[in-house]
Amino acid sequence: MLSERRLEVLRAIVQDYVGTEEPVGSKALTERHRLGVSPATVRNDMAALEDEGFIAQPHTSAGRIPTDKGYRLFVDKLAGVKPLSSPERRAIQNFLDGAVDLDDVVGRTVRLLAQLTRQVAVVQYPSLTRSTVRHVELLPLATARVMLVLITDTGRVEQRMIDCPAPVTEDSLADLRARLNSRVVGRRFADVPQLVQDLPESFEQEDRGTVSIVLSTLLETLVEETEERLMIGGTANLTRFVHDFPLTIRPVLEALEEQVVLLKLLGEAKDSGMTVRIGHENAHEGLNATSVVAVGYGSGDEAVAKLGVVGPTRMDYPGTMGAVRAVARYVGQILAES
Amino acid sequence: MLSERRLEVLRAIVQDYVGTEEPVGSKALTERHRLGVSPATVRNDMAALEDEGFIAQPHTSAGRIPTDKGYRLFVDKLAGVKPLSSPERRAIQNFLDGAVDLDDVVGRTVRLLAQLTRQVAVVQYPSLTRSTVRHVELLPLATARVMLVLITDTGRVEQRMIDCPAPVTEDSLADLRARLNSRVVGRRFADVPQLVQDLPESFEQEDRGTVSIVLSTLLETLVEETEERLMIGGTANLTRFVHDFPLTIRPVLEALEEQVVLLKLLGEAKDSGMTVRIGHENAHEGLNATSVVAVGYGSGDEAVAKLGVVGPTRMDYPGTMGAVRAVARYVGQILAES
DNA sequence: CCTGGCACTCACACGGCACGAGTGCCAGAA
DNA sequence: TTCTGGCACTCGTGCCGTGTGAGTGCCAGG
Repeated sequence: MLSERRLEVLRAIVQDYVGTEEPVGSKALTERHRLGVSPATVRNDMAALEDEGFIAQPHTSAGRIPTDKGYRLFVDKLAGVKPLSSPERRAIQNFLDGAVDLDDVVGRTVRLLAQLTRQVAVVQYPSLTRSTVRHVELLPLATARVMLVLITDTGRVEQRMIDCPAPVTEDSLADLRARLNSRVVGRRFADVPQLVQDLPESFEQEDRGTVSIVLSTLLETLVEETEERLMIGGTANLTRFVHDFPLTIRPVLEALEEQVVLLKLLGEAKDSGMTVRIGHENAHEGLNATSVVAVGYGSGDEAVAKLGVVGPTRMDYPGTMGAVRAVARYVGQILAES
Repeated sequence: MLSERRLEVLRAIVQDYVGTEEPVGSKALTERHRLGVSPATVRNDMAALEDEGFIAQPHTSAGRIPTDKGYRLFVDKLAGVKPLSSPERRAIQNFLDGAVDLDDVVGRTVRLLAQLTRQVAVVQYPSLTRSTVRHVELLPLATARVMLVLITDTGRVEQRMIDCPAPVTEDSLADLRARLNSRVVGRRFADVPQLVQDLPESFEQEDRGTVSIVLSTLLETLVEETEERLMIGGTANLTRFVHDFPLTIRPVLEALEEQVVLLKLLGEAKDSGMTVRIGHENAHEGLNATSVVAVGYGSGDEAVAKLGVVGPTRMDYPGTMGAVRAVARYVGQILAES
């Protein structure tokens, strides 16, 4: 087990390295922190920390830098979550309050998070797996062409074109619309298939073709919409580290463009509480030099989606975690209000 | 006026520089191109081209690189548009044919363009300024709450919540919907305000409040939707030039995140035909080291939006222009079909 | 268990140097 | 008039040797 002082040394190393971006040596440590011991003692502690794998030297005769394992210990045991200042909190609230619709909320959130953390922000759209149907609309566009519009309780709207096998009358469409809505409005997506299963049978023979194609399109849309979307921002912040890892930046940009990768990344985060994945803890290779701080958010107590930031492993964890948590909270409030 | 051969020399310089990414000297030129003259002669030509400002030396005793002015001449007079190979054309068609809705079309287009040109792709959503109303739907959500859904002929759907001053019945709403649609369906956005101006008067006193708030929301939506949206992709391709201008990459990323900047950028492009803006021809400072190749696209002969790529001034103009033109054409076809 | 001292390592910055690609100019040939 | 070969010159780049300093590990003594 590591002694109290050694943990203190590790904390000091992490803090200094995050600040200066340079390997930190024993002398500098004793000067910048009141450790109460001499550089020689610190050296011994550092040697021990290195044996345990918490810190490493880039090369002999250089200072130490924390390893992924070191950051892990720092995050778990040594660092708290740094709360935002109240001007910052006010700024968040003001900025988010101006949003007019869901797209705008997500867009503003992503910009806000990128600006606060000076890193790349990722915000998942509120998930539809747990959401419910608010309304289904059927619009006749031509004699045998119908548009299906699905409106969810999270304010999202999706539309699909449908080519019907036979001409449909305005009346029969209104009939279908009414019956369909009476069954599915207020229900969860997952329950819809069951609820509409026997619907075609109650229609005249001639309309059944249309009814079933409408239903299958609806179910398809529900499934597709369960697949999540997300928005990212602040990629320009990556250039802050271009001198560090000019070559590492490419796989990160590539990973960020792959929605699938990002969704998996957020999906790996715990459903409740904040998740920090450091360096190689990330499954995706391109992100082995980055850390991901993610947290769920939602209008109620249930998380409907996740948001977070992606940055270099050498990041200000307490500050980043504070910003992520605060933003998640405010977004939840905004969603609850609308 | 520049002689034929000097133009040929400029063309050779541009081609070699684009290929090798290194300043090109007189000797290398005569070796790689059949100019039929000696290096000394080429040197004289180069001196003349430099006097005219078409090429420059990064420093004494180095080869020449084209200036913005040189690229401009190259694009205007020396370079054609390189048509794509037929496998490439097939690949484009196959890839775009799989799209399910407008978002998907734009998303696929952006990925396609980024991949073909290996640069950053920008695609504007089909504009609504010239588009027409396909349908307006009004859905009662609660006694005094209505959702307005606007469907355009480009397949776009927008929705707005409306809180009515008084409870509305299903019947009066259906009435409003019918009368509204009979006036605006098939009409251009710009004409809508006039067409609905006198609509409130024809309703009962008690419904007028609702009617006018619905109308004003509709008009508001039309205006908002006239403001364009866009999608970008392929930012990872920027890292291909990181050794060239590691510092220049940041303002580019920043500019790319500013939708406003990009929209202005595309807006500056001519409405018909392809536009190439080279280096300092771009108004935005951050893009002074990049060129923009943009072209309008649309379902008919009229351009409804623009798309293009952003890359370093040293780019393969004929190839890029070919790809941009081809993609625009196919997207136009896809839009016309749906 | 802590501390001061000491020898050792090694990245990095600096200066000198040779190399070579590339240029401009000029006199003579076509 | 235009092209060509020759020649001197420039200057960025890579290489090498050297000195410096930050940082380390180890050890003997408090």
